[in-house]
Amino acid sequence: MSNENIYNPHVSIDCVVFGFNGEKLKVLLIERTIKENNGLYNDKKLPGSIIFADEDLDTAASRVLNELTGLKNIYLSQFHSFGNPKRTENPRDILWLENTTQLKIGRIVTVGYVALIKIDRKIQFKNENTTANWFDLNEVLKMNLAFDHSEIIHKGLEYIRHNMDIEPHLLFELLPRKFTISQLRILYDTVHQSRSDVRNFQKKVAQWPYVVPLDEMETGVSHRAARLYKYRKTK
Amino acid sequence: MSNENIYNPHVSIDCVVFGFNGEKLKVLLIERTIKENNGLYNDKKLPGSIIFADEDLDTAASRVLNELTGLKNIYLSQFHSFGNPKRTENPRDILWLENTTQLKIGRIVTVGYVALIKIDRKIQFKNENTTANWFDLNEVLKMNLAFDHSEIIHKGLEYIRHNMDIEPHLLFELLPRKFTISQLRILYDTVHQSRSDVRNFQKKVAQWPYVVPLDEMETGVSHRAARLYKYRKTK
DNA sequence: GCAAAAGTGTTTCTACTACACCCATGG
DNA sequence: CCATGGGTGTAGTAGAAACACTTTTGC
Repeated sequence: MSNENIYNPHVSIDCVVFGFNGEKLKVLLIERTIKENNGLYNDKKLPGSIIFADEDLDTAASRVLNELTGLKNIYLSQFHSFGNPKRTENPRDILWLENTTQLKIGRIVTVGYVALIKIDRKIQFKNENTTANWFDLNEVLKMNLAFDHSEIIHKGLEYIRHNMDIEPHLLFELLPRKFTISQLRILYDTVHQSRSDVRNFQKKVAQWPYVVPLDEMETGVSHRAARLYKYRKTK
Repeated sequence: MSNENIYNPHVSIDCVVFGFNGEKLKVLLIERTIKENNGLYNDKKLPGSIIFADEDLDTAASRVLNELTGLKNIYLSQFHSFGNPKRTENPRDILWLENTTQLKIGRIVTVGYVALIKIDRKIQFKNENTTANWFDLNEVLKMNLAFDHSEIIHKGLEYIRHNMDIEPHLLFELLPRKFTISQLRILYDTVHQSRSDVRNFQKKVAQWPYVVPLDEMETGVSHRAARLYKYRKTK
């Protein structure tokens, strides 16, 4: 028996959604407005949700992303859980939770997921009263976010850096379907906090069998056009 | 206000405790006996506990290990959370939980931790009605354990393999305080599923500044005695 | 003296680094 | 014709892999 509409108010998931605009890493955040005695308070939070009573964690994370963006088949990976009892202790956060869920909320343990999205996929907000936007990762790391979401983003970033190091395939989740080597290199260097040599990087990529050249060039640039490449899965 | 004796029956932690006997990886499991209509049923489970209402996840994991072994300062690392609603669906598991906790249990999300213990540390079982034993990892992987504990061990193993790959310091959590290069190599190869060349391994270790030779040799072996080494932390 | 594991060097191969110039295109 | 980024090769270095024999000890 499935109780799809009954929430479990003890466990939530939060998604750190990364994008790449060709230059910098971006994070998707939700605008939050709280009515307080003396007016409105605005800040930002990660996309997330408490889980349904009968819902798996991975499913909850997919659901949140689908509700937010309309997209399916997004790369998603669980990376860490956060259970400090103080994480839901800020009165502003408690108020917001109880208003949003209409439930009496105690302590919540949250499970962190990282998602990777091609930023050029057109995102359709299904939910009218949610505003989400991409922010520069570097800006976000300085912001004061809801709950412990700053900490979650830090850990998520660490996780994804580490993982892309050993699994280069993940880079292509962030690049457009057709990309130039230079875009790939800038992303690679952003993630690895490195500055690769252009020639050495070309050589490296040349031996990645899953990066295949197309018979197509970049257009609309005021300099020599770069060749486009695509990613092809190899098992 | 701290409610140290109130359980939160929605979230638990489970510890995959690894040891190394000089030859094989071992896992610490708890014997479990369940009274059923037609007699007693015996199986094994991971050390774990539901968390206290006001307790951090890491703290709960330390508590469980301390209650079980009497040891403090054990290497502990969170690796994955398991929330499939079906994981607490087996009537045998539900019965055991409700008998053990005296609480009405619904669904439980569990947070998996890996712990590394020097197997020669003498373990003091504080709790009289708990029996814990070391089992060969390979045997354990074939056993039918309580809940989803087999899956948890698989993931924990994967995690620790991966982590020791990039952080060789962790190897020394499993070795005795004084060890031979050959013990180190066997552990290394067990973890990495490799077969290192003896000479190349000696060279590799020689450039690890944190492995320092002692003026002491192995005793009681019926062949040439090997030099003993110790691990020294480097920041 | 034999069984069993300890300990020791050299060569090869591979992967990564450093480094500078000509090319194509748009304006 | 100039500004902008695209694209290419070679030489050096450092780390990993392959490979066999002598040493020490207990029995």
